Formats: sequence, C-alpha cells, structure tokens
Amino acid sequence: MPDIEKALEEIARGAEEIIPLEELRKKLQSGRQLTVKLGMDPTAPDIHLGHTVILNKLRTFQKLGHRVVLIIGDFTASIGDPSGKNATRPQLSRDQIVANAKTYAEQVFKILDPKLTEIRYNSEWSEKLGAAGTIRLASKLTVARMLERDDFSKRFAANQPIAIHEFLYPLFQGYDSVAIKADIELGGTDQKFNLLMGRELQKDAGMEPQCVLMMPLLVGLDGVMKMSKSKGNYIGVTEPPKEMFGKIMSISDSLMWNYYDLLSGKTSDEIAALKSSCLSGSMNPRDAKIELGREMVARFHGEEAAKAAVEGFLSQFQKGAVPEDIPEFTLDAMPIPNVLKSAGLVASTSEGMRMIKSGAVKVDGKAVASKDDAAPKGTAVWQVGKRRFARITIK
RNA sequence: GGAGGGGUUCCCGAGCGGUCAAAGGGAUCAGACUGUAAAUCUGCCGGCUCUGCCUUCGAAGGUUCGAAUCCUUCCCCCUCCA
Repeated sequence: MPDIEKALEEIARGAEEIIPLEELRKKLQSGRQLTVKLGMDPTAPDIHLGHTVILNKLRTFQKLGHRVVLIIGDFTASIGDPSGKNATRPQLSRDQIVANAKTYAEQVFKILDPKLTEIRYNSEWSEKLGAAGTIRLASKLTVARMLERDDFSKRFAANQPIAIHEFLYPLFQGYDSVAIKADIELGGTDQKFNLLMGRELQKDAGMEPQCVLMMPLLVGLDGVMKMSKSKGNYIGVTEPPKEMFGKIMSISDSLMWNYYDLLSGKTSDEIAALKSSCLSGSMNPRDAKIELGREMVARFHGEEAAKAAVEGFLSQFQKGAVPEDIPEFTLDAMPIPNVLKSAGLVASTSEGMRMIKSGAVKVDGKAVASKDDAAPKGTAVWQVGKRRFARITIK
C-alpha cells in the first residue's frame, strides 16, 4: 500500500517520536477517519510559533482526511495552580476561559481546516466524575509511577514543591482521550508521560489505545530555552509583520535550520537544497533567513504584508533608512533623558542617561554627546540603538 | 505534632551590624565587529529635579548613632521524624 507509506512518511517528518509506529500504520491502513487529539491550556490565549509546530502536524492529518479534536482544558484550568512556584497563575473564571478559548480558536484556524476540526471542553466529562470518580481515576496509578515523570522526579530530587493536585493533571488529560476515543494524540516531547497516560487509561477502559506522536519543542529566540511566553523569547502569531520578520532575522543560523524543519511548509528536499547552497557559499545564509521570515509573515499576514516586511527590513538595515511608521510626539523643552522617556524610547531617565553615555542616542543621525546637551528645537528623528525610533517635535 | 534548614535586586546566588544599591554568574540592553546571525571584546545593568537624594534584601513592628545583617510576631517553602 504505497500511499499509506507516503502518508506515514509525511506524518513522521520532523516528529521526535511515534509510539508505537506499527499501531499507527495499522490505524491508517484501516481506512477509517481517525480522531486526532490535541489538548490545550486555556490560560495562554496568545499562541506563538512554538505552538504552531504541532498545529502544522495536525494540518497534515487533516490533509489526509482525518478529524482533529481540540480539547480546551477548562476543567483543569479552573482548579488553578496554588503551588508557590506558580503563585502568579490565578484561577481562571469561566468567562476568561471561554474568552481565551475563543481567541485561541481564531488563531488556530490560520492553520487548521475548520471543517475537520471540533472543539471540546474537558469539563464536559471531567466534571461528571465527581470526587468518587476522581478517586477511582487516581487509583489507576501509583505514586512511584507518577514520580517517574521527568519533571516530577527532577523537582522531587531538587526539593522543589509538588502539590498533590499536580499528580491529577496527567490523569485527567489521559481521561480526555478515553472520553473522545482518540486514535492519536499529539504533543511536545515534554508531554510524553501525559500522552502515554491516555494509552493506559484507554486500555483500562477496554478501548484500542491511542498512538502518540511527539514533536520537538521549538527553541526560543535565545537559541537555548524552549519558546515560551513567560521567557519572552517567543514570536506570537498575531505580532505585526515587521516584528515577526525582525525576530526571525535575529535568530542564529543554526537555529534557522531548526526553524525550517519545524515551521516551514517547504518539502524536505527544498530545505536540503537551501542548506547545501549556503554551505557551498553560493547563497548567503542571511538570504535563506529572509526567505524563512517571508514565509512566516505570509502565513499569518498574507503575501502583501510579507513583501512589505522584507522591503522595510532591507531599507532600514541594509541602507540605514529610517523606518516609515514610527511614533510621533510633540513635547515641551526638557532635558534629553526626559525626552527619551516621554517618547517611550527608554524606560527611565536613568536608562536614558546610560544610553547617551554609551553613544546609543542619535538625533537625525547625529550622536548625542552629553546628557546635559539641550534638546534641539523643532522636528527630528530620534533614535536609541538600532531599532527604537520616534519622530519628536520639541516646542 | 516534633526537630532542623531557608525566603536577597529579572533569574541563580554571595553577604550575616557601618566601607551595601548589595560580590560572582546568567539574561536583557547598548557600543565595536557583522549578515539587526553566531562567536568575541567593552560598557551598563532600582528610581529621580543625578558629583547629591529617594526606595529596595518575604511582611509588619522593635533595638541601635547606624540593620539585608540583631530581637519579636506573622506569611510562605524545603528536609527529617511521627
């Protein structure tokens, strides 16, 4: 059956691990429409490129005609996380969860096909469990097994707190798979334990266990830590074209190839061709990066925006031109550090003074020599560093 | 319930009565070099009306000329015993 093999190859591309591959092949061979599950946490409404790695893979399944079920973890989210480490994560109200889920859905459909996507809330079945059902669920697993999970064992070994309810999360996530009779569940490699939990619980419920497909975690802009909103090293899918493009351009070359593998819609062959041109020197890696940035912006903002982003970038950084859409301010005469702060170019006057001292502040291209210089009257383009600009009129 | 250890600036982590806006590392930011890449070097790294002043060391009080450092109460975390 050659097209099954082709489908499998398509599915496996970029995937870190498929457990078990043979079962997945059988499921595909059965010819029926498979139910592909993805759980999401409704606490973070803004999705970033890291999330899209898995969404891309879901899309692959949809292209093959399968059905995606997105599960909004409203039940688990409403329990909240009272552990000290996450004190900043408050319990979410029903309204917030619904609003977050809605925002999430809007963003997700830039990639997924709505006709083959179903959105479910896990409170639908989890709430019905009640205390008795929860205890029954909890009896399926031992503490020792639970502590096998990598992050638990690490935290436990490092004397970090683990709250009891955290043990319940994997169980509820696994129970979701039972509830929707998932055939395949996708997740990041960090989700391995939770994903496998679904298999166990499904077997226990007398169902055919789901297959598990894990995608590598996308590394953030820093090139080290995984992309996450809390680390600030992310590219949000709703970010303006210019920002998105700029962030792509700032990543390192090695990271760029990683991004190509996980984010690009290009085929493996096309990516390999780009790579070898860069290696042989016939192509500047920078241009490969421009192409990646263009593709990403085009995906989320359209071709026109992508073209504009590329041109804006080239003129600003290669020709040193001032970007077009910079904020404008009209201010009274005041010391230069205060001008910078008022225009939002720096966070504080203290920072402004430091920036001046390090030679980062320019007015119409001319460096400001001292914080005591008078702010020049009239309209000028003010600049801090390479990327912060404002057109300021001093009265 | 008992015993012990601990909460320091964005993060890790020193300091344990004055010389502390607080060592060192990391992150961020800026300068140089570049391809706004990496690597490297340099500087900065609480705020302000900036050679000075103000606010920070879990919270609130107190002792002292002076407290991140000592005392009291409270909150939180960890370990061991039960």
